[in-house]
Amino acid sequence: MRLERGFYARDPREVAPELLNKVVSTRGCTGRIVEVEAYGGADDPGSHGYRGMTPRTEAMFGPPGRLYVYFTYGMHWCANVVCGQKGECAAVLLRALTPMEGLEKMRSRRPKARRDRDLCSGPAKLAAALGIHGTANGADLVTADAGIELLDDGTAPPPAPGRSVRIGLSTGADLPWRWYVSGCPDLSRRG
DNA sequence: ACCGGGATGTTCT
DNA sequence: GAACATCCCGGTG
Repeated sequence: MRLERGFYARDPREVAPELLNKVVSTRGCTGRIVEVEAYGGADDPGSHGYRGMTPRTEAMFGPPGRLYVYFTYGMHWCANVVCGQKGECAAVLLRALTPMEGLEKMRSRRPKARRDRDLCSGPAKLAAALGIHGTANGADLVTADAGIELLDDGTAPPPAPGRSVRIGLSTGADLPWRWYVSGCPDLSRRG
């Protein structure tokens, strides 16, 4: 069943580990979430919203349960799940999925992926594989107004997820706000 | 396996 | 002008 608004309206560090093993679905393509990172709050210099709201980061300030999609390195889109209360800056970056359905479509969107485990093993990879780009910024996951939704298929989050610092940051690099399914072969890196 | 560098353009200083 | 929540390719061991 689809996740409700209240699931998202909490601290991203609480929501992030609970997103593990949930399912992302976009028009025929689905994948299980196996790696996430939490961002936001007044104490997080690694967050895009750390210095206040800008046109780019507006979606990250709520309402919760929507997507924050940003463009980076001149060519990649990455997708976040917005958390917390409206007016707060809080989100969880989706970093890796285990592909489940729609593999043919994912392969056609990511022709350079050698193996199926490479289709969604990174934040920009999974956004590409699922066909998520800038037009999905602000899309509501609760009403699925853009055909993108988050589902609980009955699989519980791992009781003891792996945890580490976040990947690719220069500021806020010491905060251990990355969670992942230990031993999963579909992670953005071994863990 | 690991490492280094190039691609590519938006955002903010 | 620099930084960037990344990815891919080609080198070497």
